[in-house]
Amino acid sequence: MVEKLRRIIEEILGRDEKFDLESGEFTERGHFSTNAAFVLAKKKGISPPEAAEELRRRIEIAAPAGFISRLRIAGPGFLNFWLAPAVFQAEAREIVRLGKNYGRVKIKGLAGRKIQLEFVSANPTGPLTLANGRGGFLGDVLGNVLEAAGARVEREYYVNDTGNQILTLGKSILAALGIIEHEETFYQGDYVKDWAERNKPLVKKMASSPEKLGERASADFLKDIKLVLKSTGVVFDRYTSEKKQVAAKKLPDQAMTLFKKKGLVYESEGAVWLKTTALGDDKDRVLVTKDGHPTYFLDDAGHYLETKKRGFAKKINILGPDHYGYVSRIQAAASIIGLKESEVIVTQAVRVMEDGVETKMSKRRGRFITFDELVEEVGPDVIRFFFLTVSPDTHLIFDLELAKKKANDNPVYYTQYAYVRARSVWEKAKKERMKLKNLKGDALKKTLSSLESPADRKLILYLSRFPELVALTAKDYGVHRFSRYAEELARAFHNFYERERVLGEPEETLFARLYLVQAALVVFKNLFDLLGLSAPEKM
RNA sequence: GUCCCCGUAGUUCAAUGGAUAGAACGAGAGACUUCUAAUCCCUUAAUGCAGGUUCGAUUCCUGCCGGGGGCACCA
Repeated sequence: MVEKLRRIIEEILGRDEKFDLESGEFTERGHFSTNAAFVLAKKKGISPPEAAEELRRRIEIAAPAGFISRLRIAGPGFLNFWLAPAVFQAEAREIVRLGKNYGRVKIKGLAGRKIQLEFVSANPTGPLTLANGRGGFLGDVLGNVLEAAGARVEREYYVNDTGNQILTLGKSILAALGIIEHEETFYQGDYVKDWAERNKPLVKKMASSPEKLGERASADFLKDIKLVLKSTGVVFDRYTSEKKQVAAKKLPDQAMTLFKKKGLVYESEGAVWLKTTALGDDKDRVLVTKDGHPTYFLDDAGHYLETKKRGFAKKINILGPDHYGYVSRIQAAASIIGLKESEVIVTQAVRVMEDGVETKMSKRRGRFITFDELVEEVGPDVIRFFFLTVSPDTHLIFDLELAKKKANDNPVYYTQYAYVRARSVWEKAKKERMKLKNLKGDALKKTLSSLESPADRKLILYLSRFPELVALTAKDYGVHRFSRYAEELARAFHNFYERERVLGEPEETLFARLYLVQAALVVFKNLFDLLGLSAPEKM
């Protein structure tokens, strides 16, 4: 119902003018309010009150009869709208009619568009870090949102399964068994030692080729990574192997050729450099070391080229905090390669807090807490929700104490409990549902007209926000909006549940409210799907 | 030193340049013979400092002060 109002104002203001249209509650500011008059005032060079007056006149003419029940100018030029009860009731019908598709919107510039979304992409040299997990959830939900907006999204995990770090992993394993001497740069988590112990005979056999050994181990680590991701509902369409799909296909070489063609390659101090400073980087970057090894950066350029060659004009890459310094160089490469729209999102670090103190190390093993350990401790829904409640720009402090609470204080359960309550009413009303199903057209309309209590309409108002939030998030990627919305929606439902009864009410009211419960179930389900949360039937 | 992110109730976080800055946890008070009280209702308290742009700044710009991260011929 917001959309209709938005379109009316858009028509008057002009398509490209930006304005706010906020949904409020049932206060003196109306169900919705807009600052559109300020925009009009600026455009026409008139005062905001004058503009507001003009806008009101034109909106009243443009709006369909019976849509707006009240329209008021407030403050320095805000317009407050009250929508007629019938509009709320119609929205409830729209939700039920669209079902799974409620919240699927067509966004210009996204609908039908092929987008590659790369995330996690952690090196398979050990378990996932918390930051990896954060990127995983962000990517997963962002992918859902972009798809809801009509885009065709490929979720890609780029696997660095070759090169220096794989060699180092192989050597680290040998060192763990004392076959070679330990060095500073080696990986030394318990997982290295564990793997080495479990595969002792193999390690001994492969002692002379550490690189092959590293590959072998990393394949195992990747398997574990995939398992953990799967257990948290993070899935990928494609695991792109650096070795097989990029290096073996000479894509880094092709990228190099491209760079040379643009005249941006030069040699200095025995190494080959790319002049990324020409594209906004703060220093030039090495493509080939003086020993003749291609750098990770060159391989990554090859990877970007591969993406482009497979028909993507848009790529979004989610990186962890350790890759901050990498952004401008990869953007420079993307630009040279001709990947038209390349975006990079960098997530900030994750820290775990318990009882007011930061727990840096895992208690059981003397190293950083890994993603799988935290998943095991609090469960996939909780970690997902907590990670997604905060903007990626802020350092995330994970409140382990709160996360472990199974009950009242935990916002995840609060949200799911609202769904469970709705479910419970719905299940109990088996007989009534049959009759409800037969209500159609005017009869249904008449029945729904008894949805007029504040709690009824407040619930519909919150339900109706969902599509607009999808549209907004597809543009600004602020997926944390949904966790917060989930809590608000749950609140609206709990409120409805406490104030109004469904079962046992007179027929008219019963059917109307049951219908509203159905609408709520639709939005909750769609929202949970989008967020990747489970929708429990019982708690 | 330089680049990036952050600085908002006691704490953890919200707020596409908009009106009276929202939640959660914490603290305090109240509500179950009724569809699951894992709930609802009420109270409490905040924009680091100094300028600037604007009808309007938590938001944009400059400087300062704090916290985190990046600055490899590693990935």
